[in-house]
Amino acid sequence: MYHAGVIERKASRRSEKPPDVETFHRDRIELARESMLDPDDADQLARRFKILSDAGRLRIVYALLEVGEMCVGNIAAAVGSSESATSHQLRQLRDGGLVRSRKAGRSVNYRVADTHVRLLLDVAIEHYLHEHGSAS
Amino acid sequence: MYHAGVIERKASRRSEKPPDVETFHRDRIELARESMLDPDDADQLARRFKILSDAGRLRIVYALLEVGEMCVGNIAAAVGSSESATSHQLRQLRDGGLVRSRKAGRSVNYRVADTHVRLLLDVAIEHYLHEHGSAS
DNA sequence: TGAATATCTGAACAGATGTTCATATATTGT
DNA sequence: ACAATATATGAACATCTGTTCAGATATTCA
Repeated sequence: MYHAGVIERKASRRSEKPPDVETFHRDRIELARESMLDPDDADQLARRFKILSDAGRLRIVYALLEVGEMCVGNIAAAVGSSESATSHQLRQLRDGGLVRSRKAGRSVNYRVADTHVRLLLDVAIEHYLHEHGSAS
Repeated sequence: MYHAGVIERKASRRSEKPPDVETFHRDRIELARESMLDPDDADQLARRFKILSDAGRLRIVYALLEVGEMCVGNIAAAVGSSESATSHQLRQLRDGGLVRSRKAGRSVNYRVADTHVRLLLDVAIEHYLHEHGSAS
């Protein structure tokens, strides 16, 4: 299961003790485990990212970032999708806390929830751009 | 299709011209469309977020951020998953440019690709924390 | 109240996703 | 070359996702 990694640390000279290599690997695994994101937090965080993992929803968020506030019909027209599909996606965005809604007459206006959303997208785009030019 | 939004701008008094309201909405939609993320870029960006939208992969990335570099077996042990599943997930992370690999003997060591990844996760966590306490 | 408008909702369907299992490939030591 | 180790791969499977479609709810206007 455990095997040699980057550091080629040799086992101790005394043959009675278990080899240091294994201890070393156990230690790294322990270190990783201690600071590990616990499953619940990992799920919560993953859920946030999942909401942004759809091109249609990203386009909705971008449209809202630009215009500020729009009703469902306009958002649908702007991104070029059906009003029903747009409504479904807006619900996910709202449940995920990425956008907020406000009723105005018979329409419902949506806006981006806070500045963290724009920041998150900016960082993601920057990472994406920097990836284009460096090789593994 | 287009309907009244936040601003309750009334139509012009002259009945021969089309109402301003519709023009207004057409303008917002145009504005949103012009700055719109084009479908290809939206797909690329969505793909990045999709890679981070799984709790298991997030835990892998966190383990690597802490330890720096680990081989597949150790990563699997740290996150508590099978080596096969971990290998599958590492491939996605690598294809997405989030981690890089380096062969060392018969094992393969993985590390986080660049500092943008940590930044992205930090921003996401901050957003997640700030969401806990504000209502819609 | 009735018609028109705007949005929401749920079921159903096709397509994508993550895991498991068996097996393949590659590397090291004997 | 052979056995052991470390990782990668592909098929199969169950589960999740996003869209469409039909219909429900809510609001405005006449």
